Amino acid sequence: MTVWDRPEPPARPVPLDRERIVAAAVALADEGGLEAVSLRKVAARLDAGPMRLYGYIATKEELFDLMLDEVYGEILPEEPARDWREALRGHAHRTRQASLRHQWLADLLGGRPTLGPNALAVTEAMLSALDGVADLDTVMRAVETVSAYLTGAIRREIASLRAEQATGLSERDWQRAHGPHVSRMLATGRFPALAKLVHDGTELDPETTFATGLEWVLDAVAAKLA
Amino acid sequence: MTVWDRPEPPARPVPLDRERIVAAAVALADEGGLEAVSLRKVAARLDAGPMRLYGYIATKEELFDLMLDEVYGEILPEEPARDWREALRGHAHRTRQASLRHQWLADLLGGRPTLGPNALAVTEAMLSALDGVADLDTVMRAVETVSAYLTGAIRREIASLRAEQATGLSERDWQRAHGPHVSRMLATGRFPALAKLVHDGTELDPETTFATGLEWVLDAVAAKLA
DNA sequence: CTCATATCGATACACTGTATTGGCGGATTA
DNA sequence: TAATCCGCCAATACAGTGTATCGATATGAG
Repeated sequence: MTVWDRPEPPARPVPLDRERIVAAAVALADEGGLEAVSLRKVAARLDAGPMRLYGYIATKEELFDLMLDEVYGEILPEEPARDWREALRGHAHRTRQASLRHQWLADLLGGRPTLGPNALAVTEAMLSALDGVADLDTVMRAVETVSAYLTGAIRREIASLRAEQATGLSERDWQRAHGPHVSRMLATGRFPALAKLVHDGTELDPETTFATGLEWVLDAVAAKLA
Repeated sequence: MTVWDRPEPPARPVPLDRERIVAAAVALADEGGLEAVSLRKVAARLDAGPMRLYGYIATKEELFDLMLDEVYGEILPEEPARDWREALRGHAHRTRQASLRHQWLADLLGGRPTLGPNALAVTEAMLSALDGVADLDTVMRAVETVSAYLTGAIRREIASLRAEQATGLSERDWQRAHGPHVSRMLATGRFPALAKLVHDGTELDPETTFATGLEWVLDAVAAKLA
């Protein structure tokens, strides 16, 4: 046995904490999606055994909660908004941007009540921007309605973005698998309105689609706040 | 060896087809959520080995797609709507009802582009109700905006419903685990608007919350279609 | 009746989240 | 200082997952 194949010493790893664990998990998810996050892989990134993590985390779901709240930190407004509308609009666009950076966010958004400190701070920012504009119930409805639109729109956008990426990697697989299926369906004549839309509809840019829908919803909110 | 412990003959199972497989999977998911759906358990319900399913299904994800489209069958309108507004409203409420019956639907809705026959038919119904009301782009935006609200609102409602159910089973676990955490957060004074809402806000009935937000969005759509 | 073929399902594999337990280090006490 | 004990950490273990592989079996042809 020479020095070369002598095993390295256990490499006494840096002491762990939640932040480092969450950061590793986020990095993993950014690279390979949520399903690439396994406790074993997270631990491996930190030169630790899998069970080590259970000193800081009770369950994998809790790790997901922490990841989500971590990203809510990126969504916090840097400065207070001028008015309620800009607050809601800003929140929406920041959330969308974060979801484009961390596509796995679409899988988590709205999936469970989020009570982390950053999520609370984000909600607080919206609520305070609406404070006094209307009664409490209306304010709450406004926030919830906008959030619902947000969540849904982002989810759909990420979903089709993924479909594109997947088919980009193996385009003709998709063409052969689903393309003809859908085309055949449309050709049956059972879906005339849909066929017309696919045939004549213009491809819409996702960002303006999102923004347009958002403004519609904001208009609706404005009408109710008045 | 007596007749009693003689193993039963292989029980030659009924021949499989996609419908039976999907039905078994849906039943499983209704009982225990999406995570209770494993190919082994689905196969067991049909007196088959796990690999038997691969003759009818390429992958587990495909099974989920089929389950989703199966439920879209419950969402199809029974008769054509009188006008576009009723079409969209009806679609929304039917989707919500289906999600209450099959809570796992919340995990799938909007998660991937849905191209099954029932989903296409549902979309067709909405589009045809809007046909001629405005130009194609606007119609598409209307459908997408309402769908986005739908998806998000249902997701949130099911999420909090699950939280309630989970805490119902072990109430003081939740009280001890998260209750004080949130209370402490609010007590820090860093979230005044949030605290006021929690303190003074009235508990809103989910159904009317959903309906109210929906009407807001429909109002917005109406304003743009005009 | 024999043989070829093709289909089906049992076995196998790599991987998951987590419970259990054995061993090791450091702190505490005689 | 020496010995003991306690607490923590991680290796092993387990039950389960989705799916690839491949051998047996059943079917059809000659």
